[in-house]
Amino acid sequence: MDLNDKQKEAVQTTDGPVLVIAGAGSGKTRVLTERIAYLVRSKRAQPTSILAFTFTNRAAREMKQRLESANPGICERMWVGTFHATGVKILRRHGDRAGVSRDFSIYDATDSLELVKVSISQRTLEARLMRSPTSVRDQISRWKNELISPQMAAMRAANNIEKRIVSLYSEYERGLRRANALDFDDLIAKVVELFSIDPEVKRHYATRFRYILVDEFQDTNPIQMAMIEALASEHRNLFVVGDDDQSIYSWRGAKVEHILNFENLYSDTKLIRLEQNYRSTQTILDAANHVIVNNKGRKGKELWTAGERGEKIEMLVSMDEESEANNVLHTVRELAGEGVALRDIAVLYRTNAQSRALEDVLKLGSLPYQIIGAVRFYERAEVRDILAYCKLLANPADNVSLKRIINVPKRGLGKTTYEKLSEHAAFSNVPIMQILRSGAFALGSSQTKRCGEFVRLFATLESIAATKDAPQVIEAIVDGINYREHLRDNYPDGESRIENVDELINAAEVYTENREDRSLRAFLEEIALVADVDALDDESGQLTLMTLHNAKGLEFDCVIIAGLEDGLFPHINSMDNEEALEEERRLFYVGMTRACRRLFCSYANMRRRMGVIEGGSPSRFLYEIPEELMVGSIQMMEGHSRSDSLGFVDNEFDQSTGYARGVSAAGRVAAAPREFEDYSQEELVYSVGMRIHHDDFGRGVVRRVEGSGENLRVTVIFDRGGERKFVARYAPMRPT
DNA sequence: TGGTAGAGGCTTTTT
DNA sequence: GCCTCTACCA
Repeated sequence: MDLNDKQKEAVQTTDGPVLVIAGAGSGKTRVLTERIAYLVRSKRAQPTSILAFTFTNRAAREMKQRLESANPGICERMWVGTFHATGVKILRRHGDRAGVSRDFSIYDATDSLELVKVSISQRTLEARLMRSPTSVRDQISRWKNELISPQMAAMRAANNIEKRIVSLYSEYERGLRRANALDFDDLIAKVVELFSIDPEVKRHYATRFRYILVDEFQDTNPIQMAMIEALASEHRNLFVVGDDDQSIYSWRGAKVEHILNFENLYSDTKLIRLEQNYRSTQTILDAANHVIVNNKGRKGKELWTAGERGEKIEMLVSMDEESEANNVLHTVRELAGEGVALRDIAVLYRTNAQSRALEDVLKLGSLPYQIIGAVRFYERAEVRDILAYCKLLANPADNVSLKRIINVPKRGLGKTTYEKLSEHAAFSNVPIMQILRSGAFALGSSQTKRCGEFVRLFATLESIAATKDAPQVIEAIVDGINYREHLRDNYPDGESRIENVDELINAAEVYTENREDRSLRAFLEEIALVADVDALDDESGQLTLMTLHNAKGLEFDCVIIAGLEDGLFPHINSMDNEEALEEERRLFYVGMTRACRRLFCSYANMRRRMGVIEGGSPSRFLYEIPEELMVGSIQMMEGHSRSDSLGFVDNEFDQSTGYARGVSAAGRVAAAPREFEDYSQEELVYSVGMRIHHDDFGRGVVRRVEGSGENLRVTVIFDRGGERKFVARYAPMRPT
């Protein structure tokens, strides 16, 4: 396939700043790789002078693979990676000039949360008044991403609570320094700091990187922008690609304004728009265009394709999340029956919690699937335990990791002992491990002996780590602490935990294959930065399940978007403000445009959330899709409120599974929907103890009544067993 | 110090 | 509904 004129222009405009507004599926990845190849082949650019930023490691890997397959050897000395990975590279080389030691550890989200908790607990008087650790950590992260130091934050603090959070921020920063650790935000922030402290270093990199490329530019935050600007300051050959309609990370500090302001920042910017889509059918594009046009703050663009209209978008309507899962399963089976490979189908949803119901049903249906994200491999307790040992070996000052494993498995060094050691360390301002090793602590004889044993164990592991490769070191840790035995004896699911530990060793082995640096440290670095999408295995014949956020940048032949209900998608927390709602809409837009050929939209009338059954109405976004583009439409009737028209599609309604679906446009037509009766009539009054009849669950007795009017909720205990809560208005239920 | 049971928070999205 | 943290007792 040849490049179109716009794409060609984007590839060949090599000098000066270039802003490419690239619609979904407009071939931007191709433009990026072609441009890099063009720079090297036609402009004789050195690969070392090229720096490309991607959003995920996976995207970086794919870009390198594409480049390599057409131009063998081209990537060897080229920098292609995420902002975070690039930051690590720079800091390992020159970080010492900004006071960052070269063997720093990287703290992930869990580690930094732990550090926040420690900071809070050191201020017992304040702990009670403090917001949750998570919100403190998020606030700290927001400050860091906006280049706000503790000092600056202190000046801005308006009230007592804010001042306390600021003091936690300072405490947290001290904790990081003491542990010789950087958190995710630091990986970029410290680079920016380094560049401002040491103009020599800045000039070194800015001179080296003659050509800079940035993918997913709409999702860069201020600190990343500062890094980009510094790096581009010498040559100004800055090529950024983004789509304001796909900006979905503002909650992480990303500023879509970076796109909108780019032309002000670089007045000689060349603006190029890519609007021709090579991915989806016209029907899918029309639907997506109709949805996104409801957003106000956008640059405005309309995707089109030279391809076919394609099939209509199908609605899947289900009773609850379980039947939704069944509905998804049947749809996938049907697609598979038509010859679609499972790896070409994806199920996308708003929240990770939704994966459970889907997973349960897919398991029962023995359909092979992979879930991206739900319970992350590197988040599992057993994996984290072993990794904590590893991190401690790489950096003995890492107090958070020490705290995690000092008593795992149990070796009689509990909370009290740990706290005494920690106090000694804080007093002397040295790492806890140093206190342990020096023996400079006042403890009873049995505790002193146990500490000595731990120090000896650690020394043995250290000597192994000094000479062996990562997999052998991990194996030595697992053996040295009898970890497999510990798991088998202490957990009912011990065997599967052991498998996870073995999987970790396996991952280390895979990593060290064909690698020069096989050290534990190199392996730790690699996994510290992996995202879940990085693990996506697109060669395997499995159905893929993931969040909409994770789906960014990917495409699938068929896409099912599940859980399209108001309150879930758009999410309840985003429904009361226009900006947040627009971001939800962009997220839906991203989801729709992942589909090449077939798109399914699914919602359930009831859903269990955090243990409570809630009634749901179809997502407001569904009503933004023109009806003529859909099969089995959601039926919004004139003069009716939306929630009155929760229509089941009549045909193919299956009593046994409780699901209904529209029929594909391939010949068959959906029958008129059966309308729900309106149960909101005012004479339906419920009181505790009243006997009722429910169409689906039979007879029962009212146990609780909450709310009033439209929000009247009734909890019923059914005669056949089970207790359920309904929104009275939507439940097919009457007093008897 | 370690085990257990109950409380409480959580579920928006992640490099 | 599930997971984590905490308080209390052995």
